[in-house]
Amino acid sequence: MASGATAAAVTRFDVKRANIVGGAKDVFLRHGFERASMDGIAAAAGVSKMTVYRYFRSKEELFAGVIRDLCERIIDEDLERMLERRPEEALRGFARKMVTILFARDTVELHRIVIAESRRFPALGRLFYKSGPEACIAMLAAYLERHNSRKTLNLRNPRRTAEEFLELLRGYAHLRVLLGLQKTLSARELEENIAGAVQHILGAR
Amino acid sequence: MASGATAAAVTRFDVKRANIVGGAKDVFLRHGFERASMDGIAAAAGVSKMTVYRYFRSKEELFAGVIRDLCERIIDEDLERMLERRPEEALRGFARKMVTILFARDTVELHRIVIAESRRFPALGRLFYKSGPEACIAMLAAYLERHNSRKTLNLRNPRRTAEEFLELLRGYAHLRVLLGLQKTLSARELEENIAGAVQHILGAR
DNA sequence: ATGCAATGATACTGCATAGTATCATTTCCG
DNA sequence: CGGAAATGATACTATGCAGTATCATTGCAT
Repeated sequence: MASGATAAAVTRFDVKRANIVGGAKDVFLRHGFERASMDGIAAAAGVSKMTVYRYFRSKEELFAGVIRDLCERIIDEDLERMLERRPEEALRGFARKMVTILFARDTVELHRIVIAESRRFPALGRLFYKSGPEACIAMLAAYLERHNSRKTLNLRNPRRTAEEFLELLRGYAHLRVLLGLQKTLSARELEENIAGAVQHILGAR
Repeated sequence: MASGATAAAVTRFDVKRANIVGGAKDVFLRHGFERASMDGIAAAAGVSKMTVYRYFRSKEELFAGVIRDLCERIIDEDLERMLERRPEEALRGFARKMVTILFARDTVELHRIVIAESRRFPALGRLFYKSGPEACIAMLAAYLERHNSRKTLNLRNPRRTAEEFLELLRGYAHLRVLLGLQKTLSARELEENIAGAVQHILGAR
């Protein structure tokens, strides 16, 4: 009674389910969707294969669960709090956190896999975009619109500006990482990407 | 003697090879790397499977051939010629052609597949980046540097600006297409992407 | 024509894996 | 402690595909 009692009554079901998703996450991110075997996932989760299928109807549905879980963990309130400051500082902080997220190993791998599979499973592509990129864009766009109302900023199309900002944060370095030409962002690239994106919004030159 | 005599003596070998690459291209782009079968490719090329293996040691090597072929066809002199004008016009023309290329069906599919496989086959990722994106960046960077020398432009880091320009041309729409949320770029997005990228370089507001 | 090199047809060898079925075993609740 | 529900272990079905081997056939050059 003292050990497992958090807010919403964590049942055994929830725990097992989380274990399975956790194991699946590791295996999917390491091997990709196709090459991840359900046997391997069961082993990684410390669970029998039958149990996996009792919790998830199919491999695809299991992967959808992994996507949801990863996106939830990544885009947290911490990120939102970054925007509770004055424009320049807020944008810099938000940018720095976003770049870190974008270039994290798991994030990159998730991008890679979802892009690969979204052709056969369009639902996965939509789910990922909605829970990941779209959530970030919306967060930033809301911030920009807020400042537009207060006349702190004056942007024609805040939503589009938000996209451009995030786009500049990724930069070609993100493609290079996706393609395996580099493993992560160099410190220099990181600063350049942040500076470039912030300048793009604040209009400096 | 009258039929097949072009410049560099096109041998039967070259023709057959081109056929195979052509068939492979269709099948790879339609099914992805893993799900494309060598039997299917042989059939699409109108050739026996053994012949495919006589021309290419493995599936991977065949796919590398397809990448090379596609990139060569896509990045042509036509694109280079776009840049032989005055800055604004040149950039607009270049941008329009680039966007068209970036969002073409084959290009998108190639991105998808190479991103997917570059984890297992890093050489493919490097080959693609070098023959595709890198070639475009280099072309544009050279142009910007030329104008920097002539004082027609004054950019701190032309190479980086070239990347940013191309990055803005892609925009999040490219990710949405890769993820299957939309099939192509709307006319409005197309114009916005071009305008945004050109403004980013020319510094207008 | 003739002989050699390239090609076709086809079957075969491994291998790997999604999903199911079956039955023994554990776990937890009252 | 007893019994139902969840889980484990394991074998099985069905499928698909890369790459190889073999031999018949074609096409081209001399």
